[in-house]
Amino acid sequence: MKLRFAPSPTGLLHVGNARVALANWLLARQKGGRVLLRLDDTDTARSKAEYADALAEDLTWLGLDWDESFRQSDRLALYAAAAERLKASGHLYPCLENEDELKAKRDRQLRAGRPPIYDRAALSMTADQLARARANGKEPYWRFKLSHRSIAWRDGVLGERQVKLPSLSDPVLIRADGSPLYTFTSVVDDLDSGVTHILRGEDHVTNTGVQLDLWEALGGDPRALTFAHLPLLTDAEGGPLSKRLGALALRQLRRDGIEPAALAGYVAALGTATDPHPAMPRDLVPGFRLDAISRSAARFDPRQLLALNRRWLHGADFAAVQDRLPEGATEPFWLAVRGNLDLVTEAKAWWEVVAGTVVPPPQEEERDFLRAALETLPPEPWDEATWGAWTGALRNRTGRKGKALFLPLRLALTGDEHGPELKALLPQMGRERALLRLRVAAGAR
RNA sequence: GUCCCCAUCGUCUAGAGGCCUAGGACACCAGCCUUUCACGUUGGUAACACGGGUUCGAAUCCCGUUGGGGACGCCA
Repeated sequence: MKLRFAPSPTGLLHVGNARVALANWLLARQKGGRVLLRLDDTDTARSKAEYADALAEDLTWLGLDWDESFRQSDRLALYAAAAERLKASGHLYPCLENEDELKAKRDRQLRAGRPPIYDRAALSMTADQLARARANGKEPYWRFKLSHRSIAWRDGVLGERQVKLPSLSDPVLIRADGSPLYTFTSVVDDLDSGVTHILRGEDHVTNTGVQLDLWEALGGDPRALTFAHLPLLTDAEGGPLSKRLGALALRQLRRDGIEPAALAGYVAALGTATDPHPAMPRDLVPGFRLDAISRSAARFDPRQLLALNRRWLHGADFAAVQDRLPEGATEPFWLAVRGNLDLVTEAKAWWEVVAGTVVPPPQEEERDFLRAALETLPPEPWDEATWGAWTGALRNRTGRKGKALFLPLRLALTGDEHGPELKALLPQMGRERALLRLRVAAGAR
């Protein structure tokens, strides 16, 4: 058993890609299959090395790995050889129309209310015409002649599906400059690398029909292949995800403070009745089931993702987040604030509270109370008992209790009405900071 | 435009003719707990897109409408 994840390095990985990659990985790891990471970089104009690097990095961040990897641009000889075989068997035919002519043809068909399918005009081109074009320096591009039949398969997610080949254009496999196209390289590689399970997005179902036809033309046994297509994700409003891709790039989510366990857990449960929980891919392996995935498109809801992220954070060990915390942040600090965070990135603000500078808002009407607080502030050393001792003394002196007692203190000390327990925060910020802030809040100077 | 697919609470879904006064999780709201927030806990709001059939009986089957997604590239 071998599965492959085959992104093209033409942009950053987004949540839709992550879902497909994760599903491939989970299925492979669950059934003891191998994972191939294949870079579909035949579009040389759009492919970039930096995206290839980013891709590997993002997959690793998500907690995925792979057993083998190659890029298609390194295997051009393989595709050329396969093309020769197809030409020899009469499956590949040369065409001369340029892109403008093809576009005009399609527009004409569309206007006539017909599907824009290639009319196979080039099939009736004579050897003489071709020779003349070549003599004039015009090289042909090559199309694969589709069979006149329907291709059917039992899809792992969608159930029984079929594609009617006669209603499709013969796909271009080789450009006029000789470079191979995705439809072709994908099949050649699947055949050559021994892929057994193809798990990809639903936008590929027509490709599956075409590629199965091509697979057979190249001598492949269609029974050796199992297909499953995941319904595409939509955005939170139910619209195409493509509009939000920038915000939903793994890079961006990571930068925003989203944890890989939150993303993996969410995306693995999306489209199923399983209750999502934050977990890294390796912990999701036992529970993964392809046939549990719904046939309808699921919405990617950032709020749900955030809820999972929050849940993960609240139980996260210091060691698990240390590298994303502000310089110098300590374990007691983390334990004190983690319960108040939705995103790790929010820890920064609390680190300012205990180790940096906070300018509290002035509380003129609380001036007397804050002065009393200043006077009763215990000497250091401080520990977790200090807050209780201090507020106890203050209560005795001012007669205040409850909110009236601690809210002005919280506001003065942290600049905010809400936050982590002051019992833990106070000793971490230290007497110096506390004094300064109380004075500022009281309006002194 | 043509073809394909999909359609249950805000979100993900359970539901395969009577078990449904439609269940769960998350989100949301409220109470309790907590000297704030969060956690926890208790409760609540909230859905079968619409119209026709079939049937004793339909969320479940059929047809249509509407809505959404996808495919139709010398992109992948």
